[in-house]
Amino acid sequence: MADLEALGLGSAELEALRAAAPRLLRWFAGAARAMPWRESRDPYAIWVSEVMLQQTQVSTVVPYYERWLAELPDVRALAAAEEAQVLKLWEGLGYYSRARNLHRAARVVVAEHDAQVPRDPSVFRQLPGVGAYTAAAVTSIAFGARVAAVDGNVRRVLSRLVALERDPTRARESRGLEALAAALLEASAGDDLEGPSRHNQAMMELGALVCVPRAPRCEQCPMGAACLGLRSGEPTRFPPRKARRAVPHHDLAVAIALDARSGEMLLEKRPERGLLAGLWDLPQTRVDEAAAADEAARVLALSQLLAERYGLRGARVERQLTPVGHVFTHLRVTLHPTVLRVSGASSRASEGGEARRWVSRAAIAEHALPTATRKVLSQLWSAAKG
DNA sequence: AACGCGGGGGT
DNA sequence: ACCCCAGCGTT
Repeated sequence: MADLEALGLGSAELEALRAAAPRLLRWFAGAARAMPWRESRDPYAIWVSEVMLQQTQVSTVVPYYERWLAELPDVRALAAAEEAQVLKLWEGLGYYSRARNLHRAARVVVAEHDAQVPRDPSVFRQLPGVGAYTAAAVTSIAFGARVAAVDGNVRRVLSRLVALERDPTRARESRGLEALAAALLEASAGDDLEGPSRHNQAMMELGALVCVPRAPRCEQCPMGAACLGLRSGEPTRFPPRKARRAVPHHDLAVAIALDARSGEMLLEKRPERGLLAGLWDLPQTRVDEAAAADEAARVLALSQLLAERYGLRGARVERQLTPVGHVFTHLRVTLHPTVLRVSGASSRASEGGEARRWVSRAAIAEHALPTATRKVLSQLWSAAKG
């Protein structure tokens, strides 16, 4: 393997790592946590779990997984579902393109693979939302495919095992770690059909329980004897941390626009691409920092928004809610909500088609809304008012 | 190769 | 209030 050379590994060190790999499986047999998807051999269920587990921790995923499988128990059910139901089931999990891609992929599987989840990793890899990691994880766990699954946890474990000084996500180092992962899988998986599944899950479990980012429990590690990071005395130096960029901050004026007669609330569907794509949300507009701090300026901005975009004039301000902060990976947002009464029934007709709706309080629960907007609404409804 | 994309846990 | 975590698609 030429790719292995990127890791600067001596042959004796590589042999020691191969020799330690079987100990990983014995450790996993005793340390594996119980998870609902580990009870299943259903490739669809395993696929759903792996997509949910991208960027999301196990404890967060469990209730979503169980609800999803109860409502959409197989790939045909998912393919037949409306996107609105798919997004509602995903509401609060984040990275909503994961759900939209899973939905599209299910339709491809039904249309082009006779509703059978592809067993070949390179075929599975072609589906929307499926990259190298997910293809390897699902096909190894569900079908015994002999491919190593390298996620962020595994990348950290491997980086420490070889005391990698360079960024493990760079192309050359990434190929090196993939090659090492493949070598370890061959050394531990044996000929057993379950071998690749157990090995891949063991590596991920090791990263989650022992080889954790901040304070690794090296004394518990089954690979410790062969770990160059541990031998260096400072395992947490590997992999090197990347410098983070400053996160910008946006202020948004948000309209809780209530119909004066019915009390229904105006919702708008967000664009099909970009942040929180396809979710329903309150009308909102970005304001500068000065306007954010000035109630009259926010009301003016919202009045203009309601008039120009929704044809609603003569909105009456009812009250201001407390600003709500929300943090995304790449953006901090402060929502400044204003409750308004509008008597726009005449202009309510089908303007904007399916892009906007007047919705009763009960019906709002059926829509998929961003978490930050849920925070605003829970404030609205918490204070003895409807 | 760089960037966009949510939300939650630990300290 | 600050730190950290992360796979895939797009550009």
